[in-house]
Amino acid sequence: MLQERLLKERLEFLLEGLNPEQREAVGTTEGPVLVLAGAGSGKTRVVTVRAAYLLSRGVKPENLLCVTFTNKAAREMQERIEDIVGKESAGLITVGTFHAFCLALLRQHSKRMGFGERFALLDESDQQAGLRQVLRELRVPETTIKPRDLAGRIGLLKNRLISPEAFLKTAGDDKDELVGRAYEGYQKWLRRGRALDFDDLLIEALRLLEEHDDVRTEQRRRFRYLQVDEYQDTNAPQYELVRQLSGPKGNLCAVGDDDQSIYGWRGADVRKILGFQKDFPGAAVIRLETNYRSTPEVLAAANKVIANNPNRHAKTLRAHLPGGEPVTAFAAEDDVAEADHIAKEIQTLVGARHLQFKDVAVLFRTATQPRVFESQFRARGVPYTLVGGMSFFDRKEVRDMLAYLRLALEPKDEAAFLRVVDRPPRGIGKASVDRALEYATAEGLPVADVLLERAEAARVPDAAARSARALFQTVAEWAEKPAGRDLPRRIEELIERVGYRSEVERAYSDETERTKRWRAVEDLVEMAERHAKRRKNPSVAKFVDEMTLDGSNDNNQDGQRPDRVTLMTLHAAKGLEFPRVYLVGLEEGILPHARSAAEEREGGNAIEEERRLCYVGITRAMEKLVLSWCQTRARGGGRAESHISRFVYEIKGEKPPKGWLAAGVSAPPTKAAKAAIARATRRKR
DNA sequence: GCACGTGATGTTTTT
DNA sequence: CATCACGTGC
Repeated sequence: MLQERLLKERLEFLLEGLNPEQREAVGTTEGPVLVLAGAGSGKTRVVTVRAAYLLSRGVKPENLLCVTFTNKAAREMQERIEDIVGKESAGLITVGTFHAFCLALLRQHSKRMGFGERFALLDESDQQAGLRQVLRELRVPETTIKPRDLAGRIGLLKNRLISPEAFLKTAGDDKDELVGRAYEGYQKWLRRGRALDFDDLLIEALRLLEEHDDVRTEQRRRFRYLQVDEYQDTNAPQYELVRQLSGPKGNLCAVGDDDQSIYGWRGADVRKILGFQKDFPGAAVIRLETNYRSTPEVLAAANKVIANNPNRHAKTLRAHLPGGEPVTAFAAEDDVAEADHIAKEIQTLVGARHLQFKDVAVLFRTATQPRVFESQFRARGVPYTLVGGMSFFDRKEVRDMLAYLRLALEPKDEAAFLRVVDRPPRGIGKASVDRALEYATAEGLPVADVLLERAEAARVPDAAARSARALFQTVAEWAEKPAGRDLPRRIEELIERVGYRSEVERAYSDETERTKRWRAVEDLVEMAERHAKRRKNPSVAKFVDEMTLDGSNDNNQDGQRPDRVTLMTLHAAKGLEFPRVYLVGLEEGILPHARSAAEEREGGNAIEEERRLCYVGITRAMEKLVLSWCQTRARGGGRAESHISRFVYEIKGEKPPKGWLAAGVSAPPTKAAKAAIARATRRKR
C-alpha cells in the first residue's frame, strides 16, 4: 500500500517534468500508438515513464513486453524502469531484444518445431564457415562470389522473408541463381547441424506463432501491452512478429524516428514506420519535436539536411536550449591534415580547460577512416577509444572455447565441430574431415553421426575416426554432470581435458603473444564466473546463448567513462551524444558513400539513407559541431581528388555546381590501374 | 600441419 | 597502404 502510494507520488513528479506531447505519449495506453520521437526529444524517458505509468494503472508487470534492438538498450531500459518502480516489479517485465525474445520462445518449443532437444545458435563466423562448405559442395570457387557477400545477400533475403524457392523462381541472372542455390544449400546445412542463425530466430519464431494457435493465444494473453523501441529499424520478420503478438486491436506502442533509419542495408524497412497508420488503423500519432540536446545552430543544420528527403513523416525539431556557437567547417588539404588539425584543436581546447577529451567524438562513415586519426592522435598525445573493431567476442580463442561448449551441448553442431577439430591437432586431417563431410552431405546426416557410426562407409581412416570418437566422448562425458554454480571451474576443466591450454602454448612461440591469447581464455572464464553469480539457474546452455546473442557484454559497465576522445562510425553513434562533435570526411564518395550514389543513379533511393546517416551524425552534437572534408585523399596506394559532399551544400542552402556530383564520385580505380600501381610500387622497391 | 610469401581487395554490422 | 585469405614448400 505504502509502496503503491510512493510509486504514485514519484510518477506524479515525473509526469510533471514532461512536456505536453511527452505526457500524451505516456498517457495513451490503449490501442495502437506511434510515437515519432525526433533526435534528442527525450524518447527513453517517455518509454520508461510510460512503462511505470502502466503499472501504476494496475497493469501487471508480467503483462508488459518491451522490445529493443540492442542488448545495451534493453539493459538500460530495465535499469531505468527499476529506478522508478523498484527491482521487484521491474524484474517481472519482459525486456529484451527481438532475438532474445524469439530464442527463449523457440527453446521452449524446440521439439515441436522439429529442432530436437537443443538447437545450436550460430554467429557470423560459423555462418561463413557453413557458406564456404556449401560453395564447395556446389563446386563453385570462392572467387565467383565471396562468402561475405553471399552471407549478406542471404541475410537480406531472410530479412525480407523470401525463401530459397521463391527467390530461385524470380532469379534473373546466373548470379541470382547461384545465390539461390547457395541459400538453399545453406539452409539444409543449418538443419543438418541442428542449427539456426540469427535471422532464423525471427523467422522460426514467427512460424511458431503463425502455425500454432495455442502458442499465439498464450503469448497474446500474456503480453497485453507491447512497446517496441527503434521502430524505424524494424524488418519484415520483426514487423510480422509485432503483428502476431499484438493482434488486430492490441495495445501496441511503437517508438521511433524515420529520419534515423540507417539499417536499410540490413533489411530494416523504413516503410514500416511510414505506413504505421495504414497497418494499424485508428492509431494515434504523437510527435515529439522538442529537442533537449542540441543548440539551435546544430538543429538548423540537421533540419536543413533532412528536409531534402522526400519520403518522411513531416516534422521539425525545435531547440529547447538557447543559442550557442555556430557550426563551423573546414577544408583540409588531405586526410592527414584533417586528422592533425582536429588533434591539435582538441589538444588546445583541453589544455585551456575548455573541455575534457571525453566530451569529444569524431564521427566518420567508413571503417578505413579512423586509421589516420589514430596515428595523428597518438603522435600528438590525444587519448582516444576506437569504438567497434575487434571485439572481445571476435577473438579466436573465445570462439574456440565457445565452440567446445557448444559441441558438448550438441555433438551434431557441425559448425562447432569443424571449428575445434584441429585445435589442438589430434590426427584428424583435412582429408578425413572432407570424406566425412561429403558422406554427411550426400546422406543428409549430421557429421557427428557419420564419424560415430558410419566412419567406414564414409571411408574415413580408422585412426582418424577413433580420434574423432574420443573427442566426442570427452566432451560428452564432461557434459554429463550439470555445471550449475561451478560453471567457471567446469569450463577450466574442459579447457584442460581437450588440451586447449597446451594448444595455446604450442601455437604461439612469442611470449607476449602467448600471454595475450591465454588472457582471452581467462577472460571467458571470468565471464562465466559473472554469469554464474548473476543468473538464478546458471548453466552451460544459458551461458552459451548469452555469449552468442550478446557478445559485447564484456564491457565494463562499472565506473565512468575514461577521459578519451571517442572515434566511431556514424552507425555506432546512434543514440549517443557529445558536447563537441567532429563530422569528418564530408566528401562525395564517402558521405554519401560511392556505392549508395551508384545505386541512386540506377534508380534506387540509397542517398536518402546516406542523408539520414548525416542527420544522425549532426544531431549527436550538443554544443558544437565541426564539419570537415579533404581536398585530396590517400586512396589505394595513390591519392585522389575529393569533392565536397552535397550535404555540405544542403546545410549551406546552396546548390552544388553543375556536374559536381557526377564528377565527385570518383570511380573506384579499375583493375588495370590498380595493377599498374602495384607494378610501379614494386619497381620502386 | 605449419611458416611464410603472394595476390586480391577495400561501407555501414543492432543480433 | 594494410590486411587477410590462400597456396607453396618444408
